[in-house]
Amino acid sequence: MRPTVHDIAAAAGVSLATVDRVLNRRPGVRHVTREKVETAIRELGYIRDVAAANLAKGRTYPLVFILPASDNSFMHGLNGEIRQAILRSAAERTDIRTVEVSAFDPAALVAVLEELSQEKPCGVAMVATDAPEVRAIVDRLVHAGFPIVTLVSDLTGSLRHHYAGVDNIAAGRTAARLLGRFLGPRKGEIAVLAGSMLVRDHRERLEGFTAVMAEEFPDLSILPVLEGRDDPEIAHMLVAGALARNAGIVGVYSLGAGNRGLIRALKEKAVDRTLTVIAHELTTYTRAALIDNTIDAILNQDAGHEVRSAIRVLKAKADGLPVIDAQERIRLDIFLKDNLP
Amino acid sequence: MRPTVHDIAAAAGVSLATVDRVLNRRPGVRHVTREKVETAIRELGYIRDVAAANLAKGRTYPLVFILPASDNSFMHGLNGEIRQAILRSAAERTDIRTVEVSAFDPAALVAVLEELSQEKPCGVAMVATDAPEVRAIVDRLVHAGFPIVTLVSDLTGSLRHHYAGVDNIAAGRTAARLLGRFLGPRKGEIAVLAGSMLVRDHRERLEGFTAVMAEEFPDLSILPVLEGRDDPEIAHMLVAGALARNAGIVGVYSLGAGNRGLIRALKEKAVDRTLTVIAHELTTYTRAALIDNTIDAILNQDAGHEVRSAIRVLKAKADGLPVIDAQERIRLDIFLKDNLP
DNA sequence: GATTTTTTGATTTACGTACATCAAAATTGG
DNA sequence: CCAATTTTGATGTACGTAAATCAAAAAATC
Repeated sequence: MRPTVHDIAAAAGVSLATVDRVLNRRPGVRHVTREKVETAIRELGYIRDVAAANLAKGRTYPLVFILPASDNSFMHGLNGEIRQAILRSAAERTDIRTVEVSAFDPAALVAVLEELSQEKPCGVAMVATDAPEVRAIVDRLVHAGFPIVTLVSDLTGSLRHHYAGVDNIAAGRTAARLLGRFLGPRKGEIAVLAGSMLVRDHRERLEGFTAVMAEEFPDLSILPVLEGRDDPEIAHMLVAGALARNAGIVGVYSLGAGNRGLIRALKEKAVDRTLTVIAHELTTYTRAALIDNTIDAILNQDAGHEVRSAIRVLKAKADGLPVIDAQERIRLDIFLKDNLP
Repeated sequence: MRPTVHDIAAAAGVSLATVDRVLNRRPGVRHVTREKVETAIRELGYIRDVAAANLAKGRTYPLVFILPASDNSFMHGLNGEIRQAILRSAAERTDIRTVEVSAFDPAALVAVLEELSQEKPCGVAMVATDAPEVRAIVDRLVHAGFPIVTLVSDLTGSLRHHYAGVDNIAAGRTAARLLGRFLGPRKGEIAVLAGSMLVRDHRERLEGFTAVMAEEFPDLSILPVLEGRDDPEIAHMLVAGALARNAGIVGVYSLGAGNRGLIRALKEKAVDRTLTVIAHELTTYTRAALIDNTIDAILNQDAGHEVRSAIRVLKAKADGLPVIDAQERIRLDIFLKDNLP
């Protein structure tokens, strides 16, 4: 039978009240007594029953998700997953709120974080915008004891407790290798469609992509990046234009959103040529395109996993509990038409 | 505030005891009264506080994992993950035991299941051996109220509650497409190394593999399957032999274990030729081979995820709680050297 | 040694549920 | 309508922890 506070009190030769004081870092315990209790805890292998503790405390976990107000499939999906999590709130003792903040706007994000620090959520998950002032306030909040995890887009160099998202450099590298290997001995040019080079994830994907391309596939050259602002219309225009202008294009890497436009452009222009296409994010559109061979592979991050992982990590940090790293690692999904979920 | 049993009692105009009788299906409640209580439960949206209930019941979850006594990296890894889970037992209220049963031996498996049904575990996770008698006893146990999940290897057509493993047909199909696409226009022969055609997972992988090969890559022909019994020595011998005999081999698909032998054979024989190789299961050996380009891609199932998922599902089934399907879906990991964890 | 301060003990209530007991009420059968 | 039976209520204890109160003991200060 697992030891309880009573067993510790008995083993340490102190009262229940003292054990409680030690466990919950309440004042009024002499150093030697505290040591005795801690020894007993260690020797008996006592583990606090978190369920019982939460019950006694009536604890809930007020969590805040900060999301950019972007209108694309991925963010919609992410929002949906958060709503799902809210439905599970009762069972998980969470109390989740989302805050929208204008995209790519560090000042707005800082303002929201500033505000949040007044009310006392027990954790914050945020899609980070990469800027020094954001890093600064995140570090301040972490120092003040707020658990913070970044979601989808990281804030490297900051003190955030965890990043619930994929390694975007690895994603770009993987895309490059897939594209290079799929093209085999073919030579030619590669068009890259991104959302915006202001977004860290996109920059990182591109960085990984160009690195592997340069190292391993010298016969393929990368054309100047098309910035589609994650907008289907713009993406369509840019890709259609590039394909019309440049007959040497043999592959396309779409590392952002707006794939609806990309797919339309591919179907219009590419009936006569065989393009190899790698895109990010599994949506109804990209899924259909993968199945009809318009797209050859989709790299994906599972928004549901990211949200659930962020919640688990925030709860664990709030309780000072360890995290199972392997469980919380968000994997890069590679989908071919054969392993679609 | 979330409603409690007290609120239901008040709302239904009955006593706490009656609510308790309804909630825990105890006898002695008139039909009309039961209806009243159930209405109140529904209207207030009452959800039993599982943590409090488990505390009151002193509930633990005795779980049994039935594993084949196979001596390969994957099974060792699986065992390791179960040991990790056992270390978390205290926090998760589980009480996990593993039982080894001789591999590919339906009778032995049936005997173990028969025995288990005497002691009353609240859940069983098993690496299934695919046989009618196993299906029969699984169905019987499920009918008797035992939660059962299959692990790694499924038992299709049985009533098991859940399968914590990858879709092996999809895995085989994915391997075929990767191999076909990587080889591009090259023609030639493909060697397939399996463990044993008696194992369902291996049969399924092969089935998916040959299907896509036939449909989409008619220039590649599949040689008769080499059955290495998941043994590195045998695998080495078989692959070395095949490569020596057949100069037309351009690709290898290793769908089972024993990759240590495969890798050795590849390094000995294939310095002069460019083989494209797809293997299953990420181990220290396959990882190293992926990095040094001996292997081109690794398909993997994450044993840790499988074990944790099996435990979550069994607990949920034991409590009659719903399962988050998307969370419990075990994904096929595709690793290139760029996205290794 | 007396006083103040700090530390410790003893005890109680609470969280939400499970489960048992006994008495009271309602229903059923004759 | 009475007795037997079923249904319901009232109440208490337990699970393991948190948190509070007040008294008692020990230590520090003068």
